[in-house]
Amino acid sequence: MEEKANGGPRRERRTRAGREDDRDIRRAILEATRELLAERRLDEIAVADILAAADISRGSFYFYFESKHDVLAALVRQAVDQGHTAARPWLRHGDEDERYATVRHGISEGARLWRDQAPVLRAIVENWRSDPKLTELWLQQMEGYTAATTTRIEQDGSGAAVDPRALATALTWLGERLYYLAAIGVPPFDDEEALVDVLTHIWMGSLYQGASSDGDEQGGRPGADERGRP
Amino acid sequence: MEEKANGGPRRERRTRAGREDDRDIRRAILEATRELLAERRLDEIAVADILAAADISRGSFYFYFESKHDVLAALVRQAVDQGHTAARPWLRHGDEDERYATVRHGISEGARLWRDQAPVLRAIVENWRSDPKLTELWLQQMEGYTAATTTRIEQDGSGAAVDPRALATALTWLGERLYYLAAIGVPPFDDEEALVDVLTHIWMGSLYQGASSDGDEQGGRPGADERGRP
DNA sequence: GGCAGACCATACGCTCTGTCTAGATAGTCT
DNA sequence: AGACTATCTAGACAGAGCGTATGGTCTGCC
Repeated sequence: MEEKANGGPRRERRTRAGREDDRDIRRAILEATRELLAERRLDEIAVADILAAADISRGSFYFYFESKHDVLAALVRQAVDQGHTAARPWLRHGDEDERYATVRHGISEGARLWRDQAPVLRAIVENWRSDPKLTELWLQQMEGYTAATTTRIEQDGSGAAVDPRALATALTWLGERLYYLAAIGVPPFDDEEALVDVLTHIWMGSLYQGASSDGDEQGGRPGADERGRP
Repeated sequence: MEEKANGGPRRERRTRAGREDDRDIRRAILEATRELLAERRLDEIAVADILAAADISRGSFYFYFESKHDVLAALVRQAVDQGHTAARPWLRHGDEDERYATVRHGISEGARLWRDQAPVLRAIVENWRSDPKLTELWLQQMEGYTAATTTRIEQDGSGAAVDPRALATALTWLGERLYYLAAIGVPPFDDEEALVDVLTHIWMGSLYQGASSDGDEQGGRPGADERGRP
């Protein structure tokens, strides 16, 4: 409906003037999908809905994207790029307080990214298993965080009792899950501070022996190789 | 299968004799679906596939179940019942070694349940968000574990630095995620021992400050044999 | 014999997907 | 100007899948 049925084809809707806005339609699709994702789940959105929201034709849609999932993939790439993923300085050498602050900061950054990009991230978490490309995309994304965390764990020799890589993978996916639960409003993580508190606590507890807040933990334990792990 | 196209209606396929096997068809549906889930994802299974596998008609299917998701709900209930969920003695008072052993045991039990019921649990994890009833079912299931864990945390006053309930929720969902990753073969959790090691480490580290990593690798621990990694 | 219940086969209407055709429009080339 | 090309539109289409409905058939029981 809308200004659509005014008789003639609504031509000037999009100025086909310059070359630079050549991807106009592509962007309209992405934007419309993003907006729809803020209201419904991906499986509740039909391609026809996107068509209507972006005010384009079916042909155009399939010219730019292979499928609904393909659109989601593009949105996810946008989202994580924008959140300049590398913004994970993570752990750093330093005294106990500094490590705590650094870990907590990284976790808060994650929360911020999820707050800003909730609809898209929610969608990828719910759908990455239903499409090979999405599966690869999301696993790769998680792998990025895992690799960064692994490096850090190995560098300051924390959490030496278990395989650093396994620990890093676990912490990464823990984040994925809790941020997601927060995004869909499952208590107690609907409160962002509670979320950050717990995540930080678990990170600190599994990386260094001391828990989060009480300051009784000793510094550095650089040994870290008690089992002669490869 | 296959004895289907022998011409006449295959009557005696199921003895309609007694009253007790009245639910024969219902069970055939559940069993067929379970088998199909061992091979494909739920979204790749059409109702027609279940019909063929169970060798029943469309009408019968919808007599016993409302939908594919309804079947999954029944399967999930079966699965967790069978795994006598309550089998989570979890943490118990005791010295460091005993606590470690108890936690590890509970986690191993979880791994066993997931090993036995992998197809069904994989399916519910992948689909609980796409249906209100499944959402409630799974959240309730997680709530069960969370409640048990919360009680235990409060009882022995561990992990006092954060809200016990939030911590318990986080640990529960961490398990859900890691068991799931194991079930779909994501490394390093395709190795069950690595999975149990890390989960135990994180539980210990966040419940008690002395985590499982403090240098004293005394006997209580099975050593984890340091299998390297792929 | 006749009734009721369980089940079967099949068809139906609907929604959604992805492809395809034909036509309109705008900028470009000669 | 007129032809050309790329882009986009509208809409038809086939195919899959879902959930419902209809009519027939078998079995056991009164």
